[in-house]
Amino acid sequence: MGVTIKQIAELAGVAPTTVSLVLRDSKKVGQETKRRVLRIIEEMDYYPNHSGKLLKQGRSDAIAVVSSYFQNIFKMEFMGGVERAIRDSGLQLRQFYAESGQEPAKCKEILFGKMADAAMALSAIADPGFLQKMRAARKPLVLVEDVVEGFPGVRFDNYACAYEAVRYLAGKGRRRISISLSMKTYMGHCFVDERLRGYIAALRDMDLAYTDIIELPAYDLESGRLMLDRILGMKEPPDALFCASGDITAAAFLKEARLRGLRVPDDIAVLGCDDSIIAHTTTLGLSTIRQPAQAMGEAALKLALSLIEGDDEAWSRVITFAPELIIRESA
Amino acid sequence: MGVTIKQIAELAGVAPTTVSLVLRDSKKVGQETKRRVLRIIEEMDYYPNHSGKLLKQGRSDAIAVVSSYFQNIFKMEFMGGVERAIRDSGLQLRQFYAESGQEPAKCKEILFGKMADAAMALSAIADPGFLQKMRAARKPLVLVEDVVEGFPGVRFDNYACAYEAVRYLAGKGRRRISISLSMKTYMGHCFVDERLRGYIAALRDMDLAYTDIIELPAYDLESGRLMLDRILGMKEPPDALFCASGDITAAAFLKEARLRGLRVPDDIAVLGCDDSIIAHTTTLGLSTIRQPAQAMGEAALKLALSLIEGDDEAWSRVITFAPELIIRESA
DNA sequence: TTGTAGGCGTTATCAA
DNA sequence: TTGATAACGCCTACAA
Repeated sequence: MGVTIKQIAELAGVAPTTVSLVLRDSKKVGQETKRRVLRIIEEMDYYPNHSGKLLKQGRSDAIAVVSSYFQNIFKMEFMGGVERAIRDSGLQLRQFYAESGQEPAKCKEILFGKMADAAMALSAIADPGFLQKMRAARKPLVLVEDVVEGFPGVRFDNYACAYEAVRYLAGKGRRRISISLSMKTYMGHCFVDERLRGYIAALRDMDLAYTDIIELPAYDLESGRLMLDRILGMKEPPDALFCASGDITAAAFLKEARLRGLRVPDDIAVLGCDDSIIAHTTTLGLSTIRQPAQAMGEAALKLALSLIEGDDEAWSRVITFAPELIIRESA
Repeated sequence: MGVTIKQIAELAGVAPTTVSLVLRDSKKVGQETKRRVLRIIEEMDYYPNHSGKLLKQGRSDAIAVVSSYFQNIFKMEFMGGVERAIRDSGLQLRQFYAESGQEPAKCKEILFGKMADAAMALSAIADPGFLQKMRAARKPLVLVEDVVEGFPGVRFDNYACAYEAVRYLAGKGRRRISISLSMKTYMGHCFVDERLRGYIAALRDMDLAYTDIIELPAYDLESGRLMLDRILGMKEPPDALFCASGDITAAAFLKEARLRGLRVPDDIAVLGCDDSIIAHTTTLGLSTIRQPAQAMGEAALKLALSLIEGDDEAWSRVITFAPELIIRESA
């Protein structure tokens, strides 16, 4: 196998305990001994076996991120925040994939099996009973996006996001404001429901009669193109579109609109959602609503850390991020 | 602490061995016993302690990805491939951050400390001596991007990429072809050097006298805008630009060019590099050279797996991915 | 089909 | 300042 602490101890003529102390730079070891031991460690390419250490300590020194999707811009930016924040904590980052709907089960396995000291579940739908159980067992679990009030979580104010979107568009004189969503694909996830409610509430408050929901199969490029087909096929097309389906669909729409002669924002105002890197790279500036994915990642990680460190108040802390309107050219 | 196999055994009135066998669905356990044990496991929310298992088995059942950057589109797409490929291997994915230049040291720590059974290092500059050592110790290490011939690695043919770019632009009648790069920031990384050589070789072969290298501080939006400043300030500006600095810079250039009245592709043809999601979402279609990041991720993971499984030939396998020209509107 | 015993590599406790 | 010993939770012989 590999080199063990025992072998190092033997070669250095000391006990394993001493080597262990040297590794943790304890002051209880003599200078001379320490030097000798370190030399041997260097020579032998010794690195402590992680499993041995963890087994003994009953921890895993790692944080898990559990999600059912990958190659996703939100996740990328969220993870950027997580990685930045975890850097000087000495903790490791572990990514776990879970079939959609299986995230709670996966978290249980991870936390009870000590694969990580805390878990962050992305867009996982967890019921209060389950969360109660995790809390009772003191297993730190942070929900991201689909939070449950009273349990640790990080969320975006989706209601305000849609509400502000409509209010802004209405303020610009738009009267027929449509929204794009994937209700079927993301059924049960809070952001669909919340954005829809925000949209409808705003229409009501602004005295706008027109309501049009464009149901999309997914939040991708193809769906963005699809939106244009839908709109071109309408008798009374909208004069504004809030892409609650995200910047990617908005960008694809912009591109397709240009190709097919629909003028943005003259014929139709387009407002994206996320302000991800995509919104920064469209040739025609995409107006959008910022969701601070990176800050959310940092917050989620810090919340997980608080939980680990025994901050009792954190067990019922939900952190909400507010939307921010970013105006460019498309609306 | 948590629930242990011993407690389960006691509650079920059997020995720990039996529980262990049940967990791995062994046929050596009677139906009745198995049922009883499983019920207790369920009831007690028992999950085997990972460290204990791994310590005993001398493995870690995990693959590590080591990199000095995050929130990066290439990495996102690469990781997408990795995650897809790792899914049914039963292995975990662990992400490690290493200061730029420290990747080899980190890999050593990871592999010798059994934090992972194999490591994939992104854009790490590793010397042959070090790699030799890892191979001798049979520590599976896969280099991605900056590979060393004769050692396991996955790479993109950067020379061909730049060569093809210039050839295509020249074929379109362009005569003053410029290239953008960040030589200082990415000093020592093969892709800078290779792309530069490909560019120069192609200019020579196409009998083009004009050579212009636009040095950028980074591969980001700001650098893209910077390119335009540079070009606008030239006495003899290029009529074509190959953004070896990537799609993001190209997209930012497109956007800025539109704002400042430079027409693409009439005044200047713009060719990106990567064909990442960014290239798909620019309003003006971005012509680019495709680097199959996702396929590279899959290949890297599979190579790591081969190494773990003892495929001797894999220890000197370098997998090279060829560039592919994607024509849209900008060039 | 089930049970007993030993050890994987580490660290914590206590003694020297 | 250093050393001996006993766990941590699991798995694998081997024994019953």
